[in-house]
Amino acid sequence: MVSERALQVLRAIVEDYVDTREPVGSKAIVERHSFGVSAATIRNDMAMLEDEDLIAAPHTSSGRVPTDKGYRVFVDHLAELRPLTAAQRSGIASFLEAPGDLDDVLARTVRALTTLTGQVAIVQYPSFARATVSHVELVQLGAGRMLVIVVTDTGRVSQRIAATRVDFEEDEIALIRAEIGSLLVGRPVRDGLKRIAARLDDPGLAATDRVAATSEIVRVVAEELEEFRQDRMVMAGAANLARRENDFRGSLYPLLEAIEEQVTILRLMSEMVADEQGLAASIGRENEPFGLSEASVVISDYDATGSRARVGVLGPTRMDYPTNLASVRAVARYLTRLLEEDESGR
Amino acid sequence: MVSERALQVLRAIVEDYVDTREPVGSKAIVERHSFGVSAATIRNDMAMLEDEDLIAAPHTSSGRVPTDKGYRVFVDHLAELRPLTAAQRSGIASFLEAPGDLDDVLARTVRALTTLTGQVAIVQYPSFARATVSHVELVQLGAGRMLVIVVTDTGRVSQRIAATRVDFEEDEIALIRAEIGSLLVGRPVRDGLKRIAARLDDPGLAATDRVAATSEIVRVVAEELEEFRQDRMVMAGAANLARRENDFRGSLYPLLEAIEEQVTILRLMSEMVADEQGLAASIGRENEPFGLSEASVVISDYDATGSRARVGVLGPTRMDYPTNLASVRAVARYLTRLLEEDESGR
DNA sequence: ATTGGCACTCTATCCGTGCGAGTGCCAGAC
DNA sequence: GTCTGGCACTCGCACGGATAGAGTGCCAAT
Repeated sequence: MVSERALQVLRAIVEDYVDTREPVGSKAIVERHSFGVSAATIRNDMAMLEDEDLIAAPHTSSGRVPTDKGYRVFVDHLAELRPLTAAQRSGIASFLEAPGDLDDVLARTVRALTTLTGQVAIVQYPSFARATVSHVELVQLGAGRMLVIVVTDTGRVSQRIAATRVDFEEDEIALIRAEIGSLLVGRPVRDGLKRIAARLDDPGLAATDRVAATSEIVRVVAEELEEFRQDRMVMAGAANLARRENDFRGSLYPLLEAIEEQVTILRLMSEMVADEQGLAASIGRENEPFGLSEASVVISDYDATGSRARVGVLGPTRMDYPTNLASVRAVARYLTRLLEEDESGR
Repeated sequence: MVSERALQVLRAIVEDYVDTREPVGSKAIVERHSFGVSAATIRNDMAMLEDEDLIAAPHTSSGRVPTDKGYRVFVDHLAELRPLTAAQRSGIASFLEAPGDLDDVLARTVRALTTLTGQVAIVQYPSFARATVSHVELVQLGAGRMLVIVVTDTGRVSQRIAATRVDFEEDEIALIRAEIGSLLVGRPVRDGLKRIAARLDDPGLAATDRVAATSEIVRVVAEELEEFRQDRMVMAGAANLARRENDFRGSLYPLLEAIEEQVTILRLMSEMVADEQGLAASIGRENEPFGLSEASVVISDYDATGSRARVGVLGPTRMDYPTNLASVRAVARYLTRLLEEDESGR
């Protein structure tokens, strides 16, 4: 069992260590914080904390450093979100309020978050789960190419070129479009994929005799639906990892690779369990299954057109959790508001 | 003046240093290469090379290391491209030959190049300079949104949502499309921008009375044209910089930032002057104006639908130039062939 | 439960030393 | 003139020992 004061000592250790990057000793604590007790008392508390594996000593006679478990207790029980300054708030607001479509907004969001936190910022695209197809459009480009466009009600647009190798008449195009549309429009993306797959297996249905060309178009539509199903994200500030290089024992390579791959990070972010405020942190070794055991991720849920996604930052385990939690939450709230306005005020 | 043998000594130094990352001494040279002369003779040659500032000593009594100028002479006069192995060639071929549109092809290209070289790979999109607009399409999404699509003859597609706030009738849309089309289709992108700007200044021309909504659409088209004008690139393998961390004196931060910004690297790549083979290298301090004085860039031109662009790799100055030059050239050739096939064989 | 005191441990730093790699130069051979 | 062997010399670096300093752990007293 750890006493209340011991927890405050833990908080002091975490804060000072994040601040100075130096292991913190009992003397430094009584100097920088006003506990009203002597260093020896603090030492007793520290011994308890060490028994509980909340802090550890890099070597026998040095200050203590928080363990991953220590950080965990800190964010769960000790951290108060550090509210943003007025300047920061108005910064976010002015940065985000410019007009633009979903891509623009998310791109600006991720940049705002990285300047705010100095960490790698990540914004997940709203999930496909509840998205439905709202439009399918075919545009003939000539020379045997057809531009195939699929739009969802969440504002995601996918466009891709099908090499049909033949050109169609206008009315043929209208027929194909109508047929694909009837299969997809108004339906959830995931159902659409099934329906299209069935259509692919039965090319005889074609409303035109250009069977090969038509199924090429259908195949491309299927590809686009598949793309919608996959989670996407935008990321910014990867260079910040290099500024914090010393906080990583090993090379930056695995981290940079995970960032480039995206899929690992998307999985990690998706599997985190948010609290009632929509916030969550995943700390150090907790990320071991993802090969990111020296990093922490802080996320917040946001709402977009009925579907829900996440914004977050990635950085070294030794990060300023109160600030990052507050920043992530603030940005998520702005984003939610912005996307809701967008939805209604039109 | 440097003798012919001195140049061969330079080659040996560059090759060994790139290989081992150790400063190379006269004795090591006579051991690893068969010059048929003694170490003392090599030392005389090395003294000459040092006078010419082609090699330098990290400290008085250690082996020598190529200077940037030394690498330059190596690349210009001594390097023979190291031909790819059959396995590598067929690897590129199988990797690239899958079907897909321009985005797909370039994305695969950049990945092929990064696995081939182990460096950061960059592929410039074909330039807008000679591209012409081939299609303008409007798709009404409902709820006051209009999807605005612009396509060029080089296969680049841009799509963006205009918040018109009102919905149009079908025939209104057709009119607007026709009007914008008549301004742009078949004309170079850069001219289009001027024409659209003129149109923006004179909204009275609108073929419909929904003036505000119409000019919103036109504004979005202008944005898309502007986007075409800007050079674009795809990049892969940034994590490789972390593997070569030791080759950079300072932090990786400026490099990673330049990669994220893209614009610096695009300018650098554009300003390089290729030889008659379409190859070029920019070495170390030569990149000082771009803040990349510890890095080298190797590029090759490629042709795409009449316009020309570049593929390249970025890495530490101490890189394997023969291999990288050969890889970049091979990939550029495959890419040229692929895009030409694509153009004609349809 | 808290405190002051004290012995102890470990690290980081400095200094001196020796070693070895590698150079630079010279005098002689070809 | 070019090449070569030889040799003195220069440094960087690794090693060992000594020292200072930070910080702990424990204990006896309050």
